[in-house]
Amino acid sequence: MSMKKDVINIYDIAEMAHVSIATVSRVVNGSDKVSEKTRKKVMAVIDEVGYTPNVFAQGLGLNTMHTVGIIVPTISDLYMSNAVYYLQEKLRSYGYDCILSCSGFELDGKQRHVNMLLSKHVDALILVGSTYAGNGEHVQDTDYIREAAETVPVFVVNGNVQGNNVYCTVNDDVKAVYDATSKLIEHGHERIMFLTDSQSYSAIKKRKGYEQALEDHDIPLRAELEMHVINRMHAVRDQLMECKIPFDAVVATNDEIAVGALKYAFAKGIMVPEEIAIVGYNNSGIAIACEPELTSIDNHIEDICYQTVDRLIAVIEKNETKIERKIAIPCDMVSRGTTEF
Amino acid sequence: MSMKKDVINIYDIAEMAHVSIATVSRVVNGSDKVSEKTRKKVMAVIDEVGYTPNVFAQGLGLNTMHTVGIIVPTISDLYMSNAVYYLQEKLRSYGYDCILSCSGFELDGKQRHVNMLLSKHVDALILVGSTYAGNGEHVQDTDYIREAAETVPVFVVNGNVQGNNVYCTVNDDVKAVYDATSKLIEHGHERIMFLTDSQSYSAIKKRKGYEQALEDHDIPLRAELEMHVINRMHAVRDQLMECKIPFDAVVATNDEIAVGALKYAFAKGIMVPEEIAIVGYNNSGIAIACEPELTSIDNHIEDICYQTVDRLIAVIEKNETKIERKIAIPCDMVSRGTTEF
DNA sequence: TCCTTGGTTGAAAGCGCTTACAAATATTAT
DNA sequence: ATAATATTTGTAAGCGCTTTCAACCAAGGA
Repeated sequence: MSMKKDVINIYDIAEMAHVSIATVSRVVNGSDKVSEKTRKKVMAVIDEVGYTPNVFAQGLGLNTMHTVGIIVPTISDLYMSNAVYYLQEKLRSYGYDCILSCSGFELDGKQRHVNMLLSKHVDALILVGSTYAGNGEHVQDTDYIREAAETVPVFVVNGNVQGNNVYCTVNDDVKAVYDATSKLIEHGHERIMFLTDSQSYSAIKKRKGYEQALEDHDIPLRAELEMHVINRMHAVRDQLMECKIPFDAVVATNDEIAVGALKYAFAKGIMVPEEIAIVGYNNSGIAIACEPELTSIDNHIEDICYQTVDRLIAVIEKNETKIERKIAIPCDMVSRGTTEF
Repeated sequence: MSMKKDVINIYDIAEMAHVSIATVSRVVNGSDKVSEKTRKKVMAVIDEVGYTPNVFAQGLGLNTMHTVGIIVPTISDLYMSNAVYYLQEKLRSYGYDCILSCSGFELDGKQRHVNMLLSKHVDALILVGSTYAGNGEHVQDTDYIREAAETVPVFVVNGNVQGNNVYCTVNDDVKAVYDATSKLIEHGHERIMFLTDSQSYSAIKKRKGYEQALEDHDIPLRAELEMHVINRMHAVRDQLMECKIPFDAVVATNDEIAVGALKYAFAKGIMVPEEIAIVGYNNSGIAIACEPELTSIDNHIEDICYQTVDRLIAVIEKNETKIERKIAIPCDMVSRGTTEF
């Protein structure tokens, strides 16, 4: 027996304040066509009895609930959990709540979750992460995103989807990896290994930065130095153990992988950074758990999230029309013990 | 211009199927008083046009939206993000969605978020984490929780709140730390340091386990060996550097702190586990990022979350009345390189 | 054949709120 | 003072759904 409190509604307030429900509604919604006197009178009653409008009834009329849906593939990942944190914090500052949805990496999961959120009448959708499948294959089909965007604006964080009413916020990963790789080269490293766990949008950009840096420094690109790994530290370590090709530096697409490389070095008795330099990505918590601590590229999730939300509000509240479809946020490198610079 | 699709409603379906809206409603809600023939007819139309009931309208009548509110102090913490992940996964399997809310550690934040979620008409509330303030002080006032519980059942994960309609799921932290400490003692450690970052409900239980183990092994409890630290690795390391008292083992209330101790040992050139053994708590991702890898107590968040949700469903759907107010889940230790056992 | 019974279906009354429109009141111009 | 206008307030019609209650219909018993 869930003893629900008898909840007071707009009629009660209207009666107690000796006005009509329309007036109460106007006061609650801050309409300007209410005299100061009645506004005060009504507010007094509202404050006294502690009235909150019923969101369902509001939603029925307005078809909005000041709620945005956030879809992440998983939240057990520092990048994602941080993103969710910053997104929801910023959204709340604008008076919006968020419904969280962990969809997994598969396409049909994402589609299902998008539909579910749409059926909840969210005011907008935020998709965090790549639009690619977890198995490394590029998902051609982002149609479901464009379809959702017909109902509600869609914001993609760290992914690239083209479409009307779809807005993307990404990192300048190409430049970040380009700079990191260049710096390694300038410090004498020649056999730089690129470790990646996926073919996601951002992984592809990172690879492009790596490739470009080598090219610009006249270092031939070697297929053997590019390795696809499983995104778990021990798996990376073991995979590197099998690897016969010598290398003197590692650029990884995330910190887990980088720590895996560090573990490999430790297991083989290789000195870091003297014999092998390592650069991670994301500058997550584990970057400072290991020893030596990890040099890592900070992608400023906070900025990305804040800017995403700012644009979201601009679109759904101010109905602004000339919002850029895609913006890029710069990254920067945080130097620690796994590099000499 | 957010071009909303013209959404089809129950009247459309009724018209297309040549029945009344009442019948459509019955079909949608799986009422048993519909003849098989009409059910098929209606379902055919629904499938064809892809109709989903408007949640607001449903909510208005039923006053529920199959949604539960989850409040965590922060999500940028492995424990919390994992908890949220498991909770929402399990909830979804029962057809419930969740609204996430990061309240911060302060009391008034929590109160505000509770009220906000209640105003959204969630069917239940899940509070993750302690009912204590972040500054280490025990918050006497859990009244707001009991008050919320008058409206909706409240489930506390890893915290202890007494009250009608309040259900708690906790770890057996006392036993976990008791066992770990005992094991250290049995392996010859005598000066065991207890590192904690808060006075939270679970921290207090952990301390009790530590104390009890010492007592049962006739080792005097020394105040100097109990240290309150800031929950960041480097801060812990630095704080230990200041510490003059010799010790040969560390029991930490979470893995960050334990890694801080490891960093201290590394900085001082102390061998781990030979000279100092270290036991962490939570068995989080960073436990395997460091070297040697961290022995840590696994608190089975997954189990806790699943059981919480199971009980939640039992309460709100099956209206079961004899649900235990509080259950405890055992922990177990995962041995790695920072201990000799 | 007529009446009862049980199973199906439909009509209509909310649920609590927003808002267009009309009514009432206050303000200003004539 | 009266008319015209501006401002404030109230009336009532939805929004899309659930659900009670009454109406309907087929089948079986009297």
